[in-house]
Amino acid sequence: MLKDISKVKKENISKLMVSFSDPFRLEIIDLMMDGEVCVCDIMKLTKLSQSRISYHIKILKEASLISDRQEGRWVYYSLNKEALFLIKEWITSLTDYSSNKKRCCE
Amino acid sequence: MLKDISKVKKENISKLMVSFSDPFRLEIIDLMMDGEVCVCDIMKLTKLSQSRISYHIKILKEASLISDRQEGRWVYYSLNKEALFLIKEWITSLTDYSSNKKRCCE
DNA sequence: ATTATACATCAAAATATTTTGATGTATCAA
DNA sequence: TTGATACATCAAAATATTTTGATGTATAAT
Repeated sequence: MLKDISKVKKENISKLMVSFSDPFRLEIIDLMMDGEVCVCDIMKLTKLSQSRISYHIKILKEASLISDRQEGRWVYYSLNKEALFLIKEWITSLTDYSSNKKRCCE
Repeated sequence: MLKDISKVKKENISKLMVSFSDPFRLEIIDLMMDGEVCVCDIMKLTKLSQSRISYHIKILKEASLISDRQEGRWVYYSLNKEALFLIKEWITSLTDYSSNKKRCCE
């Protein structure tokens, strides 16, 4: 059975998972592991074009996987630990089932 | 920095995440929370067509998110806990960073 | 004021994923 | 051995996502 948190946040989970599903977004996420980065950092480190990075950043933001903080001309992005925690909880709820074997179509 | 397990299994993580990224696959995964299901179960419970289910099952299998067990004409699918554990470990490694604020482009 | 920088947004094109319906294969029951 | 069931696979069509290059906006430096 789904835990409460998972039930309520099903759509969020889906969005979060989509946001994790692109290899370039995973790269960007990797860059955020040591803290904040700005788009210019990501450009230097990944060789992706600016608009391409902005696009992926947008997906990550809309899934609330990352947060942003503006400082002058720069926008710093960082991982949103709450979202990561939510995913972990959801995954945990998946592993809670009791591996009972069933007869088909019962 | 990425933990060892994550570094080695980066491609796997990506595939796992892709397999999580479709709402119908999430539905199918949900059905597996209480144990094994066969395609006919999934058909009844989701109203998806048979080939459509087979397609999604294939994606899940190729990501090694689920395992299968044949018994006569039926194939039973169930969640692969190891894969789920791997994802959890990876997510955990993401939350291990120390939120240090950086000057841009340093 | 003008120009440069950092980033967002947009529409069109490129590409990838998903769905559909038909067909194939293996198992089982009559 | 014929027919039915359970599922896989395939190619074409439908749909969704991603990339590109151009343009827009805000901030800041000159």
